[in-house]
Amino acid sequence: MSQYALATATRPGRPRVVPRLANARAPRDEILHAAAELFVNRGFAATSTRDIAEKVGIRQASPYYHFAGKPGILAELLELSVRPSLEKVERIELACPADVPEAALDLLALIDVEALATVPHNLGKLYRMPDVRSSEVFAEFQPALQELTAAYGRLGADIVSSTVAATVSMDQLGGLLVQAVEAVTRIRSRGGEVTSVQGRAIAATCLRICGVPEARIVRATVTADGLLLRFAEERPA
Amino acid sequence: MSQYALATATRPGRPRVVPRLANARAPRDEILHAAAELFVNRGFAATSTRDIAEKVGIRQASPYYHFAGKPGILAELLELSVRPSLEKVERIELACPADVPEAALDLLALIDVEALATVPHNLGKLYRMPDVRSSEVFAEFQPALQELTAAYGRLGADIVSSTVAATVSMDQLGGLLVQAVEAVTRIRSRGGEVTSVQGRAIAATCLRICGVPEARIVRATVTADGLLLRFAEERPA
DNA sequence: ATTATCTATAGATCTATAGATAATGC
DNA sequence: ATTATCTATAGATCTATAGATAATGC
Repeated sequence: MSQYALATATRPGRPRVVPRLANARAPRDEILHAAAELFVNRGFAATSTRDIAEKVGIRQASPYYHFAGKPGILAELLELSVRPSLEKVERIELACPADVPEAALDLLALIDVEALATVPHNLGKLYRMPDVRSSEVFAEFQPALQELTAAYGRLGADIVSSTVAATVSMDQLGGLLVQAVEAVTRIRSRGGEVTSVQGRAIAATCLRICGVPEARIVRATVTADGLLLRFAEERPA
Repeated sequence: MSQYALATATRPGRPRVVPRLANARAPRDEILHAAAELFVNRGFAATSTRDIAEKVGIRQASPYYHFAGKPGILAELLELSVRPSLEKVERIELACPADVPEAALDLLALIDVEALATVPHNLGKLYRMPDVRSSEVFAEFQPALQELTAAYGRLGADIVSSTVAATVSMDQLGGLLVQAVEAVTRIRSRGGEVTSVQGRAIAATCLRICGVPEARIVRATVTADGLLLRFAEERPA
């Protein structure tokens, strides 16, 4: 669902009941977008294949040409929203200078905030929806999500203060940090804009959760900001 | 769904296929509990009337004797989890001494945390589920929820620092505070215990969100703790 | 010929009602 | 007689497949 994929120069096939717009996305992407919006705003189980098709302007059965039904669509949406983050984790752990260990977590948080802030239709919410979590396709993605949480846990564990270490167990830490970053999806739900100032605030919150003193947070922020350009995709204005 | 309602001395009716336990709750409550667990953990739309009945040990059609179907059950669960909080709001606003204005918000947060921490099956999650929010019955409860958010907004607005007032608009403030309190449902989702220490931490977070300086937070905490006994139900050990 | 749709429909599932029935209470 | 269940089932909805068809590309 690359956000800007337009109608590919593909063979058109039989015309739709509701004609396609000239500047529409590729048919597959149209379906993904419609489904994403409905899944996030009405729920996965509450959305029928007919709902999706109607939103696109095609017949109920037509999406089956492109996808293996609702589960197939969900699988692709989950894939699209978890893979990019996961791919960056490794590069981040390598790129961060050993003398500013806090920068790694700060950078990961910044990048994830950016991803959650720009993914279409606030798709980051999918992972928290009970009907999604109890679906069969979700099971495939659970390992990937756990790996991401584990990465937060590792980077956090590297820098926790002794006071925090005494209070919060290390297998909780990753989850706590992920949750802090997911504040982005809640801001978007409320219709809020997620500015880069807010992104930095959320990243700083992650360091505070680990008990990093403010002076080091400032230093980490500067380092992470410097590294950010290497990782960030271009963000649409 | 009073958590301890046992089998009332009611006439039993035709026996179930799966016999009832001697110490079971009243039939109505059995259904509410089963539904609550399924709605929260699998989703509202993803749960069928058959799922609910099976969990109780009765036939698919039997719940209809007690409720107007799934929407009727949902309505009752929403009612049960919003009314108590709402009833307390007014009393709180009256009970708080004018010389410690921060105590009111602190107390409201403390009481709500307690409610969210003890409600069966983490029911507080219902309000955030898209299939619930787009259901027809939810519309009835939206005003009540908005009133609760508005109460947070009022109590917050009374005490915001000028710095915070400059950053966050007053109609966002209530939502921000509610969200801070709802951290409880996320802790419970992760299987965490919500201790009274955590409750106080969340209440203090609410004051920090409003920009209240630490010294005043300490004072508010003491005042609110003193008032808490008048409001809190007995909490099961 | 290939593609992307369409129409039609079978089968599964879900909801909700009507009416029967197995207990108890009076 | 009353209550709380049961059985049976109609009707709605949903999923997913088979096969037809209307366009374009070669």
